[in-house]
Amino acid sequence: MAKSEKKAENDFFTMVYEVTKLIPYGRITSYGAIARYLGSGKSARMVGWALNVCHSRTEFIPAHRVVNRNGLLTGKHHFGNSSTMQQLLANEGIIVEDDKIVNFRERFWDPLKELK
DNA sequence: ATTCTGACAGCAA
DNA sequence: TTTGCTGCCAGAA
Repeated sequence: MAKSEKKAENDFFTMVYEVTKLIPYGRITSYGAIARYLGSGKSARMVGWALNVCHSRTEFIPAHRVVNRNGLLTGKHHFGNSSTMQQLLANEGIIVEDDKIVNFRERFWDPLKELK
């Protein structure tokens, strides 16, 4: 209908949520990987922005499974408590040390490669 | 309308 | 190797 309708499901933000929710248990991915999967490529910042507003979604978004390409928990501060993100990852068997994911490369889940 | 910021990533020095 | 700047897109002031 008119613009009163909310944005289409194809909205960039929604796409990010969909991919994020597709991340398997005990796995993680990076912002750039998701951005690239969506075709934005260099717009990795938008992925972070989308997750930033993920709190607006009633659905639970496993944003703790999304980290930067260094495997660093850059967004841990956005989970309310700085230790929440690490705690969630640890709960899934992901070991985080010094705000960095251990065996990041092994735990890395690339949507381009997995969902291709 | 203009400017700045932001959960990143890539490249240059 | 680390540090800093730039590019990217969208939203808030």
